[in-house]
Amino acid sequence: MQTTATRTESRRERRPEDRPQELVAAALDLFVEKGFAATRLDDVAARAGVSKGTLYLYFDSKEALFKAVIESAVIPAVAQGEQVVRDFQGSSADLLRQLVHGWWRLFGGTKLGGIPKLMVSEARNFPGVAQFYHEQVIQRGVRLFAGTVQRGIDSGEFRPVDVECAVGALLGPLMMKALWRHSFVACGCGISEIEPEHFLETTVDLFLNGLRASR
Amino acid sequence: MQTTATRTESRRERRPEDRPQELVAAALDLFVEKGFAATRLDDVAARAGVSKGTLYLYFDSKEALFKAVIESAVIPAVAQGEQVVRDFQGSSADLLRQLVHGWWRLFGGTKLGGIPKLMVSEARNFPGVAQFYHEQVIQRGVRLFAGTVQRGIDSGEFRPVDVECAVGALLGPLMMKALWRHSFVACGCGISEIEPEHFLETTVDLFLNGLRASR
Amino acid sequence: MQTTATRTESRRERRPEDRPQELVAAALDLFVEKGFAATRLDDVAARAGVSKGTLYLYFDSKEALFKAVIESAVIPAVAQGEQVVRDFQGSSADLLRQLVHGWWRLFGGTKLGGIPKLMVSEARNFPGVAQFYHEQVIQRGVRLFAGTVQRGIDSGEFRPVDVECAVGALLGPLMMKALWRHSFVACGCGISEIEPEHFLETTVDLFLNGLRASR
Amino acid sequence: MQTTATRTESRRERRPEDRPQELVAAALDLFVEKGFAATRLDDVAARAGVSKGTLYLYFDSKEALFKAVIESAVIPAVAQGEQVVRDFQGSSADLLRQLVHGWWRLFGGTKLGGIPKLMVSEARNFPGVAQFYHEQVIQRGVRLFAGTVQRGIDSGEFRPVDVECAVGALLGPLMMKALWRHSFVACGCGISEIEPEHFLETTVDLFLNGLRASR
DNA sequence: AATGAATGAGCCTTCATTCAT
DNA sequence: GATGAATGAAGGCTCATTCAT
Repeated sequence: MQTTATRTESRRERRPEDRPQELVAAALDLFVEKGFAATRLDDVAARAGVSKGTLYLYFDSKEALFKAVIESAVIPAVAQGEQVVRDFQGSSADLLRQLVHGWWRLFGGTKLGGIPKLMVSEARNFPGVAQFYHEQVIQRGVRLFAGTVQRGIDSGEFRPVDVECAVGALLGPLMMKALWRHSFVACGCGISEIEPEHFLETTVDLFLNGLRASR
Repeated sequence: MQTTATRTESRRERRPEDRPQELVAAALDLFVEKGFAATRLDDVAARAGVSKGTLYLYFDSKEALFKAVIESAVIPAVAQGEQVVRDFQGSSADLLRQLVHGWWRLFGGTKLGGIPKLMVSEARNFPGVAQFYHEQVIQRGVRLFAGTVQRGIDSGEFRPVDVECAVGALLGPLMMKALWRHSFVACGCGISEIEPEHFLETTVDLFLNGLRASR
Repeated sequence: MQTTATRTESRRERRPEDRPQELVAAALDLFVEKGFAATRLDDVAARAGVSKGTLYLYFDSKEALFKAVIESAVIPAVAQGEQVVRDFQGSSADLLRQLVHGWWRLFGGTKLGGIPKLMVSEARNFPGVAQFYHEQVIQRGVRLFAGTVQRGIDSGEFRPVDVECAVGALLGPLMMKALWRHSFVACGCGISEIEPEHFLETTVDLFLNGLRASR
Repeated sequence: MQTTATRTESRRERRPEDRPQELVAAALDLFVEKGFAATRLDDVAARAGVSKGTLYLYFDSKEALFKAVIESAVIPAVAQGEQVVRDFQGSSADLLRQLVHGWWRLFGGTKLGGIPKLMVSEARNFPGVAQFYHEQVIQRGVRLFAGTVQRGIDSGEFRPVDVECAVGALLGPLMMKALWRHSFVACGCGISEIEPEHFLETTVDLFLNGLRASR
């Protein structure tokens, strides 16, 4: 309906072949907004512009839909990050900057940015999905940043620190920024939200400054 | 704490008038574990050792119980932090360290540490409670840290930075640590969790190093 | 509390010996207002100024209270009517008038006037009580009027009619008047209710005129 | 009536789109029998041959079902009465007779005759519905009879009386007859019920005799 | 006698899931 | 493939009833 505007004048009413994606997109919105349990499949179907029964043509159950939401949204993003790292030539500091801003541009700042909130909220209810997400997204993401930090240490660009902790210290603010947008900001609190790019920039600066080989 | 051991040591007799607190404690556990919508009041009652109807002697509705959980758990913690700041004499860096570790000891590391996860998950479903939490906890907490950073800048101990961003960069990792414990860690992922005190120590170090007046 | 004002200066706080009557009075009010099923015993107890538990000192169950309400309120009224008939000396028309107005003064126009509505509403749920009421109130009441009509026919004062039907034709309006007051009038409809005494007077007139030996 | 025998004679196939009417009919039966509060929606659904959830496809709540019961059953009846009056040519007495017997045939003597009992019982619990019923049924019904009586007075057929009171005196017995059938008669009391047509005939006779311009 | 906290069965209502069309 | 009516299990909440004090 309000989707991709490829309607031309032909009466191809709606391409049925990307029904699943439309459903997943609708489900993502609602799961992020209300949580898994409080989201009704009627609403998901309505938002995707289909009937409730249609949903079951593509997904076996509400839980299967949940898995699809998490899995579909997330795999390309990490891969892209890994590509960036592979291709990058330059200082580790610049790579970190690029990763942070890229993350925001491609993930945190888009509607996919709701996924971390969703996973944090539902991890304990869906350990299997959490396992998947942890392995395919979190660990791979952490490895990206950890590798970069380690590279900087090895090259003498950064002073030696506990890499895992350092990555936590950098990713924490990023994640919270995404979580915040989909919780307090979205509900009308935190009106005076800090502008994201500015916040990320300052955070990375602070982080890099903290890492700089002292003296 | 101060009421449990009374009435001889036998605990067969019905514990009397702190029912509300027991119910709130049980509800906190389950809300954090499953989320608001997925928590059954039967389970809350069972965990508190009472029947379902008893719950309604003390709380008008599931939502009222939710509010009580948030409100009751949180007010003393912030006040205590403010007390620490008022009484503190020493460097801003030391005060920040003390705030961070105090936060973990009194809040993040206890079962109260589940509240941030709960609030992030449910903020959009309970804007009123989110409002309350934002004003009474987040803003006051941020003010605590912001005041301390500002103090350090004014005294020349820290270099000038955007204070709000800096506070976000410090609190982000703390919050994520708490969130993580009650999501991925609690569901069996992230087994190799970083030891909290070590993580906090490293994070603060990094942060303070980043703030240090350069040169 | 707001009851009979015999408190003198002695600290006889409330005479407990007429607790049952207070409870029955409170129950009558609420049963008439809301019906049996929709009346809560908490409300009955509260209106009587006692706790809910106290109610069970006097009545075994909600149903027992219902029976007590019906039985207690009704026995004296019929007896009084029978007394009037026994003592009366005069025309049958005058006796009918007197019965009608007496009924209104002692029953229909008082709070007892709610009982017919209550019995009509609940007869099918409480066949035993309905049986009792039918025998002890309705049949005896009908007999009172029927005897009087018959007496008038026998004496030539009235023309011969089907006595049972005639009694129905006279009592119908009376009962409806009572029912109405406790249904539509009580809920704000039927604001322009006809003044009762006037209505009864006109009804009896019409009835007696209808009975008058034609010619 | 006109829809049951369709779809061949097999009734195994699910009857389709007059579900609402079937539900309303079932609800009328049970509301009249037990009262609103004591009627379980499970029973309503079972009597209509559907599951509990189905009920909520057609009615938002138990209260909405109640409103539908009252409103649906009642509108045609009054209209029909008004039609009779408009078309009638003859004496006012005959018109009254016709109205009374028509009322019984089309309303009081059918299952719709339970509605007055239901409304009397529940008026105070549903003031909005009572308002509606009062305006759309009672007032219009009263107007029908009042107009007829007035017509008789104007033409000299009846003696002058307070018209409103007279109407009350005539409708009272009719209403009570209907109420009675659905309360005491239905519960096994009042076994020796007077035959309705005979009772109505006698009542109208008495009434008309009472109205007759004396001498 | 009186209380009121506690209980648990029961009812209204919701919603994931199914299935005939 | 698509629909939407139908289902029934489950959960929030109420309230008659009990019982320790």
